[in-house]
Amino acid sequence: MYTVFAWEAYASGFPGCERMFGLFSAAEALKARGMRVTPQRIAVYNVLKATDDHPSVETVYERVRSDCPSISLNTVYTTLCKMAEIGLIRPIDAGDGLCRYDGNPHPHAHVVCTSCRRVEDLDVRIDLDEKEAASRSDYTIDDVAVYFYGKCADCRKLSNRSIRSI
Amino acid sequence: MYTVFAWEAYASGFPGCERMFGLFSAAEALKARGMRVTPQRIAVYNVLKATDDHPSVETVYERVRSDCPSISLNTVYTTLCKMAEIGLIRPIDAGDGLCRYDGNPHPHAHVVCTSCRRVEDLDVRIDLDEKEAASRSDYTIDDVAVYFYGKCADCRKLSNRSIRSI
DNA sequence: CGCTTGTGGATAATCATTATCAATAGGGAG
DNA sequence: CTCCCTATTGATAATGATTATCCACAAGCG
Repeated sequence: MYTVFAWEAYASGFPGCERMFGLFSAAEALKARGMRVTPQRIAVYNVLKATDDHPSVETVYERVRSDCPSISLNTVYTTLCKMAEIGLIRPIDAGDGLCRYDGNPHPHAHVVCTSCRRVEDLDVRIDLDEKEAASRSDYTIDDVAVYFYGKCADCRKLSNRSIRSI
Repeated sequence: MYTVFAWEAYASGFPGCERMFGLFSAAEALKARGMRVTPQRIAVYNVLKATDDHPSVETVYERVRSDCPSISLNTVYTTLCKMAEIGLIRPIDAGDGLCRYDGNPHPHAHVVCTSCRRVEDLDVRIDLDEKEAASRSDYTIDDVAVYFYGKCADCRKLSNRSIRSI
């Protein structure tokens, strides 16, 4: 049973619990999978860990270049892809055709603004029974994603303003 | 409150209830939005309605050419995009970089095979409180999507076979 | 029937992502 | 500590899904 609720608050209230949730350090997780620990990978990982927005590959690339100016976009792509494969980070789809990532790999809901495509974590209780899902579908369930779609406060203000200005 | 459960079974057991669920005929929905009703649009819509898989744009294109041989891929793209905009159909992301669509626009869960990327409807109860989501996020919530990820029975068989054959 | 305007289709352009491949560097063996 | 093997990096090119352009056409109105 996945309970998608208050995870970030819970984790931040219990420093040191990362291991409980499978959040090993990046270096540790890479080594455990036989992958090399390189400065590029650490830098990419740090970019994701340092923010709670959900940057696209291109955005990660721009940010990581301050730490690692010679890194290539290709390396950012492959690094993010591999880290997502081993569960260190989580791929996010905001419906804008870009590949985004979340530094928090634990299942949790997201809310996507359908105007500006910003993505935020959503602290809402949702009970998802993966056993029921598996029994009804003949799939083995490994993961779940929940997306809410709507308008953020900023975009609501903008649309109100444009209506008024007519 | 969205309750994502047994919707297809419910709807199929009550023929004629489409209007209850906002499922007007394609022609009706297009007209209501001031969009023209063309043979191409009807043909594209019928392709989606005739299947319970979740075809990509390219797949819709291949199938619709039996009804409408001269249709262009561009028209399929724009038609699907506009129909999704007005809520006639639902865009689906299977994580393979393709744009897929579901002829059933009502919120319901999906399960995605991470090997072959097939997508199936999932008949599982999930209670999602969009009011709670809105109150916690300062977003107005219009829609929700739930994806389970795992392996389908066919891909499990294939991976077992390949392990045995080593 | 004729007019207006949204739409379709052919083509080209865009752009995110992936492939290629030689040079480089991680990290275990000795 | 050094060497060596091999995964990784980065420059470049290629791929391929999606989007833009633009003219001809036809839907829908009177």
